[in-house]
Amino acid sequence: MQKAECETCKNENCLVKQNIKEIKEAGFLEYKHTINCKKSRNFILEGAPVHGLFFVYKGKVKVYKTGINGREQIVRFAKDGEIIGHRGFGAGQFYQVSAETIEDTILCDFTNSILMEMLQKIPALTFNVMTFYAEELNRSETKVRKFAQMTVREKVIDAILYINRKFGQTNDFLNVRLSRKEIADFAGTTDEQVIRVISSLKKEKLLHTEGKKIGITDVEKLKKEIAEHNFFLNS
DNA sequence: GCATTAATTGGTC
DNA sequence: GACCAATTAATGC
Repeated sequence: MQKAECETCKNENCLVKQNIKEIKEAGFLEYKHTINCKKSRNFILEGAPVHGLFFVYKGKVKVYKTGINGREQIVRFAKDGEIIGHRGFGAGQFYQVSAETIEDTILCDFTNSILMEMLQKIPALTFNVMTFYAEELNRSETKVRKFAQMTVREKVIDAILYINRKFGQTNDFLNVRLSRKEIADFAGTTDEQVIRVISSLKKEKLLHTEGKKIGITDVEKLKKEIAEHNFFLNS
């Protein structure tokens, strides 16, 4: 069992890390837990009572809602340093989303009551959390518009570009192993449509694949295709 | 290596 | 553009 220590943590984008001095001085670090998860671990269940706030120490996670017909809608992905389950505290008593690891992941965990105390005692942390919320809300509003207005091809391209922005590429392949279905669940279509768009993009020499792995050949052309239809990136 | 799961393609509504 | 079926490829055990 590997323990995630804030002192040696490299996640400069982590809200805890950014306020580590105050958090440590107030003695809150004692209450932080570390959770080691294997791939496909469903650590937040939609409808389950909220028990705390998670941070990704190392790994990758998908956050999703389950629809009526057993369909999943992936809301976002999270990597090292990012918050999971932030919608749980405050208003609701139950989680409105599920979260599952997409590879072996180490999570940091604060319970709700500890988090409340932290927010009350450390204004800088509260400010950071608020900024994070504002960005999240903006993202989610943009996504609604995209879903309504984009064609399937644009949605798939947009999803792949998002995945590239979030996880990046090494050796010409994306740094995540996502199934076509997961891409579809994020883009808001079906896996067949994703496969069709990917194979035509392959013919156009914009993408390349190797088994499940996907690589972007020409990022600029993909971006251009989205931009031409007046959609904005980075959301 | 076999058995399950995922990717792909073609067809229908 | 979603849903279904059949084939093939990949992966887990």
